[in-house]
Amino acid sequence: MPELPEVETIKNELVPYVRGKRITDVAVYWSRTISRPPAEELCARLTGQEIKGLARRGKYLIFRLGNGESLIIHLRMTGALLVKPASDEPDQYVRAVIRLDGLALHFRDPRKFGKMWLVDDENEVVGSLGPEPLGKGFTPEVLAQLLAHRTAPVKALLCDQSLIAGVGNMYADEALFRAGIHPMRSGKSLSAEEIKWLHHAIQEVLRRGIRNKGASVTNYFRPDGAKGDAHKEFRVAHRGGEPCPVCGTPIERTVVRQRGTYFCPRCQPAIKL
DNA sequence: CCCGGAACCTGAAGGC
DNA sequence: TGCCTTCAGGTTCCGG
Repeated sequence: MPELPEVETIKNELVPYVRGKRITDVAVYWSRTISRPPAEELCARLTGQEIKGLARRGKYLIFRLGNGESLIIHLRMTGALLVKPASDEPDQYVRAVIRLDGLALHFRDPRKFGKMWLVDDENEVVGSLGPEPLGKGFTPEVLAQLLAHRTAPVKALLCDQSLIAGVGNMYADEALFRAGIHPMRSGKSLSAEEIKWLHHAIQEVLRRGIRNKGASVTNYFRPDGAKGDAHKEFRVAHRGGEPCPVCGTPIERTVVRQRGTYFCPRCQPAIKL
C-alpha cells in the first residue's frame, strides 16, 4: 500500500513523463473514484490544461495545473498510476485514464478505494494534514507535543494523518521497532529520550524507503509497472514468525486499531504503568 | 476533543 | 476441486 515513500517515488518517476504536457482527454470508468467535482465536470475542466509540475503532501499526489487549479490523487490501498502508450486498452481494474500528448496515465485500482479531486485550492483536500515528517518543521519537540497527554496506542497515533502526514501501517511498525517501543504503549507514556529515538527512527525508515523506491509488500507499482525494494530490508513489518534480526525472538503479530501490527516482544517490551 | 469500531471494496489465501 | 471464510489497510463517518 502506498505510504509516503511510495508516493514520493511515484511522483519522482512520473515527472519526466508529464511535466509540461497538456491533457488531451480524460475518461472515467468508475465514477466514485472522482470525489469532486462530479466526474463529467472534472473531465471537461481538465481537458486542455497543462501539467506544470508535481508535488506530494503526505500520501497525496498533487498535479499543479496551468490555470492554478490542482488535480489531487490518493491511491489508498491498491491504487497505481501507470504510464502506458496511448494505444493501450485499459484493463478491467483501470478506473480512469488521463491522456496526454502521445501517452496515457492509467489510474488502476482493483479495490476502488482511491480518490481524485480537482480543486482551486489544494488545502481543501490536504489542509488538515499534520507536518511532513521529513520536513524542517518536524522536530523531536514537535513529536513530543503531538504525543503528549494521548492515551491511544503510539502505533495508532503515528498512523493518524492529522498528526504526521504520510506514515502508514508498514513504516509505523518499522519505526517503532528501530526505536524499541511497543506499539501498544500510550503516547503519553513515552519518555523524552524515547521520543527522540522515535523521531530519528521515523525519518530513517522513510528515507530508506524512498532510497529503495518504495515497498512492494502487497499492491504497489511504480509508473513503469516495476516494484520497489524497500520491503526487502523491513525488519518486522509483515514478518510474523520470522526471527528478530537483532535478538532472534520470533516476530509477533497483533492487531492495533484493526490493523495488523508486527513487533519483537523482546526488543519492544510492553511497559506497565 | 479523544478514542475505537464499522464501512468502503475485491483479490488472495487458507480451511474443510 | 470448490465453496466458504478471513484477511489486507487508508480514510471517513459515527457513537460513546
